[in-house]
This record gives sequence, C-alpha cells and structure tokens, in this order.
Amino acid sequence: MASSPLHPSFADSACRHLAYSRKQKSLGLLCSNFVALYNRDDVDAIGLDDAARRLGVERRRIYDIVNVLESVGVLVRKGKNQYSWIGFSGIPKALQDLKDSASQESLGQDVQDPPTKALEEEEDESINQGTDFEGEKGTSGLDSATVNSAAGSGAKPALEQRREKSLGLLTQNFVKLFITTDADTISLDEAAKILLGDAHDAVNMRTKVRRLYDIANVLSSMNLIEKTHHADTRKPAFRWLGLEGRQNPETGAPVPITTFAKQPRKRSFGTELTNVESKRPNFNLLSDESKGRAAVLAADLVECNRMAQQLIQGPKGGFVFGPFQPVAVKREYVAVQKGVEREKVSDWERMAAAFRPQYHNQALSDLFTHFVEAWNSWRHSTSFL
DNA sequence: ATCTCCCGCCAGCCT
DNA sequence: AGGCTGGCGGGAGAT
Repeated sequence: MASSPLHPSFADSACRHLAYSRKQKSLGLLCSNFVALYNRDDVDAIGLDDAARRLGVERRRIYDIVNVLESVGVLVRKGKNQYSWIGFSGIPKALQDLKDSASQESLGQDVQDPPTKALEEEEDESINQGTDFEGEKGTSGLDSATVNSAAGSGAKPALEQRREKSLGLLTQNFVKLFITTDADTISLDEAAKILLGDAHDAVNMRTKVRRLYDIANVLSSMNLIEKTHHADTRKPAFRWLGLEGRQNPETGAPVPITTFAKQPRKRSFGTELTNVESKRPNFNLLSDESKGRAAVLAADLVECNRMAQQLIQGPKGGFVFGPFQPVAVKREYVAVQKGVEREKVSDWERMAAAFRPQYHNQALSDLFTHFVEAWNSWRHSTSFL
C-alpha cells in the first residue's frame, strides 16, 4: 500500500487510525451506514439484531438510531425487535404532523389541563407511529411532558416519567423548536433550557445536552440539520435544513431530501462494516498480534466509512451521489451537473484506475470490487442521458 | 479547559 | 425468568 498512489485522505486516515478514533464510532456515521444498509427497494422489515450484527455495533446503539429515525418518520416500530423501513419519503408527513400538533398545542394552551391518562395513551401511539403526538402545551407548542420532565414530575408513575425523557420524544420536541420558531440557529444549550422549562439545573442540563448531541448527530447525518455557529457569538449551533436539504455546494442546485427514494435492489457500498471493534481498545491489554489486526481493520473501516458517508452526504456536506443515487434525483441532478461533471470525468477515471486500496478483510475487498463494477455500470448508463 | 459524545451499566417493562 | 428496551452519567477523545 505504501508504494501505491493513494488518495491523500486515504493515506492520511490510514496513518491516523493506528489508534482508536471515536469519530469512526459516531452515531452520525453509524446512522449513515444504517441508512445505506436499509434504504433499498428490497428492504421492508428490519431486525435490531440483524442491524447490530451487520453494522458491527451493540444493540444499544441501534436503539439510539431507530428512536431518532422513528421520530422523523423514516421507520416505524412493528413489534419487539422489529421495525419497518419507511424511508425518506416518510419525513414530510412526520414533519407536517409535528407542525400540526405544535400549532394545536399552542392554540389550546390556555384552555385546560388535559386528562393526563388519555394524552399519555395518545402519545404512546403517536410515538409508535413516529409522529403526531399530542400533549400538554409548553413553550413553542412543545410537549410539556418533556419540557417539565426534569421538574421531578411530582407523583407521576415511573413509566410515564421514563417516557417523558425518551430520546424519541426529545427528538420530536427538538425538531419542533426549529419548525415552529423563526430562529435561524439554535444551540444545544438553548434547546436544553427550553425543553427543560423551569427545571434547568446543572445536572439536568448536562444530561439533556448529552442527549441532544446524540440526536443532533443523527439528524445531521440525515441532512435535516447542519452544524454551524451563531452569527454573533460564534457559539456552536444547529441550523434547520429540513425538506429542502442542502444546495449542492458547487452548482447551487437544490437537492431536496424529499427526492430521496429507496435504493434499487443493489448492494449498497458502505454497509456491513461499521465499528467492528465495539469497544474502546485497551492497548495495554492487547497482544502485539491483536494490535496489528486492530490497526489493519481500523484502516479498512476508516476508508469504507468515509466513502459510505460521502455517498450520503458528500465530502463538503452537500449530497454527492454515486452509482446508487435514487432515480428521482438522478435526472434533475445529473442534468444540472452534466456540464461540470463532464470536465471532471477524466480525473475520476484516472483516479479510479490508479486507486486500488488493499483491504486486508476479504469482505471489504469484495465490497470494493462490487463498488467499482457498479460505478462502471453507472458511468455507462449515464453516458446515455 | 471545555466541548463533545461513546459506552455500557442497570432499572424497568415485556413475553 | 429471561430477554428487550433505553435512561443515564462517567469519563475519555477532540478541540
């Protein structure tokens, strides 16, 4: 590998990942790989065990992902250990439902205290459907169960208190913050304060912010939000991108997330490969042989993950579709890109001809070979557009 | 030093 | 009883 003309980022990542890197284990990257794995025509049911095994992570992490994705309508829980894939097409309805419920909550804000039990049941159901829950009113039409969750919740039953703090509900209220206010950017501190209502003591704030980081990372990987800074304070904050997604950074062409369709029945690149080493390695405890294996595997995974991420988000954050781009996007995007892309094709071809990473894992080698074949097939098909 | 957020313990629910 | 679910916060990597 050392003598081959490596892509700079690959050489860089391979060198850096002789040690543990938490970036390769982020929820956002895991979410990207999760989407790459299941956003296909032939996917309907998703088993949590299957997802955990194929992505090489513990079940616990899959729960985090699916709870957030369910809140924005991308999938829906069918039963124990089982989810149904809805896809990106489920997002618009989920967002509309959130908007509707927020405005309803605002309208009824001063009327009366709702019957808690009934609301709870309704909320449970809505959580299971990923959208459209109703609740007591709070700031900005937020569900006050979450807003008040840190207040101790008085004599509420344990189960209810637990649900009030769920990642799913927090996700929905976080999203509502964006879609019901005019704020251009919201920092996680601000969000936590709002969502905590009057109960933002230091400990609750810290916990809530931690969860918001988890949520923000997943939503960022879906391009529903993007990380940015407050214009004046330069403090880290998030901006809502929503259904418009981002504009392509080079052409300015909008690439709405709503145009995502399920992937064709092809094996997706960037799947079955996240985070094979599930633990922070304690290198003091590893044998030399294990250290070598871990380093080799990490380097392979780094590159695969990077490319998988690019398939979804693109190197600069904009969408850059490869051979698996959704059909709906294909025509408009390729048409806009055509002129620019033509100029770059020869560069890509040169790079493709020269770039042959030597994966030590046979499955990854197979995957790369598949990717190259798919790329060639895609190039061939787009030459007729 | 502060921000970020992975990780896995373990309580509580479900089957 | 055993498995599933997911809240929670310690603590370590990143900046």
